[in-house]
Amino acid sequence: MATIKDVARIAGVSVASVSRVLNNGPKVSKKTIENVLKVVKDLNYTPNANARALVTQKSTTLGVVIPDLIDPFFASLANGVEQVARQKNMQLLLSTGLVSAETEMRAINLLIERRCDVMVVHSKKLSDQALIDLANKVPGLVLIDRYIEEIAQRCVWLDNLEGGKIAARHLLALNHQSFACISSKHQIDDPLLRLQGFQQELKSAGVDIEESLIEYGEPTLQGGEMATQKLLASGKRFSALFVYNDAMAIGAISTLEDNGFKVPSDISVLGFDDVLLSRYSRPKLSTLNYPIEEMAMQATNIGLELTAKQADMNKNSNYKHIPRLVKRESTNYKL
Amino acid sequence: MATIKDVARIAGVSVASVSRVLNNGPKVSKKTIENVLKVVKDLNYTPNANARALVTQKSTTLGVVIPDLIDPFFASLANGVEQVARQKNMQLLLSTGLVSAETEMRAINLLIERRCDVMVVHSKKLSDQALIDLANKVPGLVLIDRYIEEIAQRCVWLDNLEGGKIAARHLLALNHQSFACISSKHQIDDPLLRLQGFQQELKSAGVDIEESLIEYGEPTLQGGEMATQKLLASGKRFSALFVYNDAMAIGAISTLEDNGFKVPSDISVLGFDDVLLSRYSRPKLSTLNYPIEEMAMQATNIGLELTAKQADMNKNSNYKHIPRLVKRESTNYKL
DNA sequence: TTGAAAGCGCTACCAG
DNA sequence: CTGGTAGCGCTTTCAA
Repeated sequence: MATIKDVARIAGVSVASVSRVLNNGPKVSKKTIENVLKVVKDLNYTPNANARALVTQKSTTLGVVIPDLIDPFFASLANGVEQVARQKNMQLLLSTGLVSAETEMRAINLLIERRCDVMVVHSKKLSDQALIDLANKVPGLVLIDRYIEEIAQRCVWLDNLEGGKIAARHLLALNHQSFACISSKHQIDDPLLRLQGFQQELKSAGVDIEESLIEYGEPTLQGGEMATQKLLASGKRFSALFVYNDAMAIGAISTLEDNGFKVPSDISVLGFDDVLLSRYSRPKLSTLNYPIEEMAMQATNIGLELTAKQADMNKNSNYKHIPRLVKRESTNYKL
Repeated sequence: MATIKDVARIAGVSVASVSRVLNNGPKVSKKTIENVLKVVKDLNYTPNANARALVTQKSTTLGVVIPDLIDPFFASLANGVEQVARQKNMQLLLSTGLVSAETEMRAINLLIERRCDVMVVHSKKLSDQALIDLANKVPGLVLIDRYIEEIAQRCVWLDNLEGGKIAARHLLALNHQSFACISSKHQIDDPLLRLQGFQQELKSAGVDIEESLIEYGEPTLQGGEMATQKLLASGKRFSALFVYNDAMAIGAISTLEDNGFKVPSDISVLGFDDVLLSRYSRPKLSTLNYPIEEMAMQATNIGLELTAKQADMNKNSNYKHIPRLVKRESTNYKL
């Protein structure tokens, strides 16, 4: 592949001049510009971004760390970052496959090796301290979907507790009195907080939720189906079901209807996240909107500011987001 | 950020030695290894991949070009590449946002600038010739979901025509005799070929499909809904509907049921692609499986071989894939 | 307006 | 087994 030297030689100018026209540098004669551009085209020359990154000390690269690409939630997150990337003429470097603290750390390190200017990291397994250390090492690192007080100005997160409360208020307002919950068995804070918020708000209204009406499962369609079967097997009745996420909720509806319960006339089902899926389900899923794409864009922009040192670093900055209720068809007034 | 020189200086050895222990080079004393490793850890040193790429002339980077991240079909494609990437200790560089030949070309060029070792490209807008030129310039470039005879050994593709035929055979075998089709209005070959195959096989069985029972729409849920409305508005009856893709098929089912038709008892609906969505729909969607993830992995491996020059370059290689019928609940025997 | 040259961080070759 | 050093392709002074 042709190098800048080849271009210089054939154009009969110095590499410095070639570099100047390539970077719209100042003080280049029109003649040189045209000359160089012609040779660039003839040789089909493409500058080497690695060499460029080495000397300029910036990679024009945005790193993203997510568990996987298949989950539409994470796809939306990546998409948010990608939008900013395109707008800023930068490239997306992706690290996935996160199952443990070790793999998360590995994914992040690979991005550091590549010297990404900014990194948007979705980490659930690494410790607060590990993440704080990382943030100190990498100026452009921003956490998404996680809150750590010591680096609050580097965290873009959703208030899951409040989300649970909003869910409870919605169902309460629809006159429901007997509730069930499906949570995730994954060991992260999110499901715990959503459930806590839900229970707290219920309790404020003088309603308790029986232990046997709280089930746990994998945060997938199948997980939702299995948890619902266990719920049904308890023999206890309920008219409203709050589910950890949309995929599980859709699985729950499936199982409910297979067992002769109509949604929402017999049982109202409320999901969480508002992924694309929720608009495809029948009945269309009522859920809480998690503005992940918007949050990803914000996180990316914060990272960009951080690296440009334009950041005010005002500790007052608050990147907390509140989920928004999206009422569709799966929740209804309890007669 | 610490460099290899810092490590060398503090460890009291040469940069050459540091490089050796970092790359498991041969002939390094245990003492040196331990010494260097300690300093690496103390300094929290991370090697610079850009510098490495510059000297070794390989980036350990896999490039992927897809239209977007949101469509689960493309997410699966990216996921296939990512799996190979992880396995080979390489990184994923992603380029999206393809809407025209220009943006496709731009996305590919960005990847070339980064000197990706292999590039898996999903291009629908660029001309055959442009792609052939690109393939000649980039040894590790492989096309996915497209077939160009001149570079057949660099193309991993699906036989859409055969897919249409398989669809027709399935519906015919279920005793259907009156058919409708929903195709995509996007100007690419895939929808055309699927429809052609469908019609060809029908004709072989002596069945014709009326022009008014072929509708076109955007390849989305809404597109499927709208196309179905138009179909219904024609007043013509049909018992089997073949739809361009799963999202449209789910939209079609939605509209069909809203208009009092039961799926599959009144009308059988058959999708295409077998994205995750199809397992979430009610009734579960019968569809044709497009093994995109598997194909992406194959494409990546071909690219890897191509760059390693291990490629046999045997013109006989055939990377054609045939979709596989997945019978679920949305198609049934016509009484 | 242009060219020469230093050097980004690293690997790999050659001596020792 | 180890160190010195050339050079990957590029940008960016500094002089001319």
